[in-house]
Amino acid sequence: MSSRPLPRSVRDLTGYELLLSVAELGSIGQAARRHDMSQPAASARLRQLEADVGTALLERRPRGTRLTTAGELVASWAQATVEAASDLAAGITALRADHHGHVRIAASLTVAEYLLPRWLIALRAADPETVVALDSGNSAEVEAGVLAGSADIGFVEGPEVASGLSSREVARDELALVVAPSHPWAGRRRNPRAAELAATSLVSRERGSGTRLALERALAERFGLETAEPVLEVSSTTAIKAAVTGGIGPAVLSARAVVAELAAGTLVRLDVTDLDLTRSLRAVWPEGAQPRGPARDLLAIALREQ
Amino acid sequence: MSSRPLPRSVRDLTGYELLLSVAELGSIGQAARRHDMSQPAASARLRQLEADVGTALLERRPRGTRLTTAGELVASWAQATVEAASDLAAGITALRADHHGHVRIAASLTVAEYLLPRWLIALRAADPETVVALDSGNSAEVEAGVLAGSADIGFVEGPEVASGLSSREVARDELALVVAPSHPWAGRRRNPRAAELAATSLVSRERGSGTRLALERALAERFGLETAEPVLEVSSTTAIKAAVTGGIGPAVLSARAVVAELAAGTLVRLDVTDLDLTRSLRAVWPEGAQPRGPARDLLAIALREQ
DNA sequence: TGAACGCATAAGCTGTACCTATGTCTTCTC
DNA sequence: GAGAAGACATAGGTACAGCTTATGCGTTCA
Repeated sequence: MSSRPLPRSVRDLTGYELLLSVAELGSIGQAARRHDMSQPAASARLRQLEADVGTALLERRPRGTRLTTAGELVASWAQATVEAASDLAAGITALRADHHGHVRIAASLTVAEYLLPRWLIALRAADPETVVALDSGNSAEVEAGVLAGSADIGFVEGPEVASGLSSREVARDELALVVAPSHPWAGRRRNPRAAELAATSLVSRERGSGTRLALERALAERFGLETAEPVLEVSSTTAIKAAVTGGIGPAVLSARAVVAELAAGTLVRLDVTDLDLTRSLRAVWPEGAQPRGPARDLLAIALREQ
Repeated sequence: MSSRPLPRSVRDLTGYELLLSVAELGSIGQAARRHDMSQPAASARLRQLEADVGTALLERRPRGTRLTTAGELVASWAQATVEAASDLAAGITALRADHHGHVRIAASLTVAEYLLPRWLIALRAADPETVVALDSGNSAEVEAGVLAGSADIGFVEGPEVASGLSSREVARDELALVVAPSHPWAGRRRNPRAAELAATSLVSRERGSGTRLALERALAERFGLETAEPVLEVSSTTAIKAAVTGGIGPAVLSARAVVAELAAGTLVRLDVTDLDLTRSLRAVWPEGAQPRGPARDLLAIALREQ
């Protein structure tokens, strides 16, 4: 992980947002207006941005402003960042404890982390008035919430759901065994087998976590294997990745959690030859009470993106 | 596109970076140290973050600080954002005009936009000392640059490369026909056919752009079709998306450019029944001069991630 | 029991980024 | 060909956000 702090130049996204607006609208002044700032303020920020990058990003013409090739490039990188920030904002809005939403969603961590923000943005695109309240917990808590009527729709991990609930698969989740590049397993020709995995002390989350449970159950049910005690129990996915990278030991995490680290080569993924670690992510609702209104829209969006 | 400005709370990523560091390191003070700020400053920023979100994100214990469930959620969303910002930073660093890098890369827009930042991060992970200089242009310019020796390695679009160059496919790119959800084509049962597409005025980039050329060539070579004049010619991908969303007309863009809009439902993608719009993205280097040093590492990374 | 670690509070300062007002330039229009 | 309109830059003044240092309190461990 190490997670070097970001350089100053990308910590504030305002300049990049302006750049994107200039690309879209064709002038600095119009971009400024969209962002509720004066034209000189926008102009100054963009000039600052060009100074940071060390290259001309804008071609200022009397009839308006266009992007240079370098500007286009920066704009496209910036757009990915702004989109991610937009997901973050959507999630935060749903998380606000103070206001009660029109749709009350209960979701397990994996769904809330990796799928919900995009769904929320699509939901708002369909109807900007929709207000969402999000509550996250483990699958049992989610199911209880839906059964108790404190959530309109829930999202859980694992194939079976509590009685009294209808469900539908909206995505699949894959668990990945990861090690540091320096770990002996990373250099071996053969992948580890289930028995070896079970006998190895892993870096894991606290007992009761969804992914830890899923792994333990998979090993127990299919092989009757008891899992070894963890080398380290930590509370956050971030901390697990840091520990694995630091060489403390292997870990099993949602594959979605480690795409960036795998791409960067800071973690190495290994298949476990004889173990299937995929699981179903399911929407749940009270039996006989098909989701209505925005909850139904959300379900439709989740199914569409499957 | 519309691209609503981001809320204040997510425009500055400092607080989120701190949150991630707290998750990893287990204390606010250590996180502060990593970010070269005083402990009170970090503490204040995190408190501000909690106020923005309206929920407790941290559980402050005398022995250190851990994340609450909501904190974990925000941290995971934040990590995606910070990763995107990190890609952006990597790209910008490579773009700096002032310093000359150890590896000189020439890349076509599509590769530079969507693939290079990750490769650069992986390259730096392998050797933090590597300095990269990036130059972007169309495929012909890239090939010329590599042949002239002003770039150590190049990345181009399209199946054939200039003579005197060796090449290897490192990814495939898919062009996508997109329309606004309100466009008649979006509601139709049948997908458009190549002839219909060729007869329709599109929103496109200036003549000479890689994607525009690829489309025109595909229609001409396979069907002998001449493409209609564009309804609008604009200079940036961002502006194209805005125009399509605004109902000006359909457009053909790299599928990678529109994933977010498709997910959000602001654009609709249509298959063209009888037209294959995939193309090869290739690394190129002078014939007989296999890439060496960091250029070779870069090629290896690109191939690994294929 | 005291030292170490961790976080919060207080007070004062610095600098960044903003706004309004104005100037300059080009291009379109009549 | 002259004036108007649009677009960007410059100048001057101000406000507030965020930082640092110094200090205090609470818990845990030796």
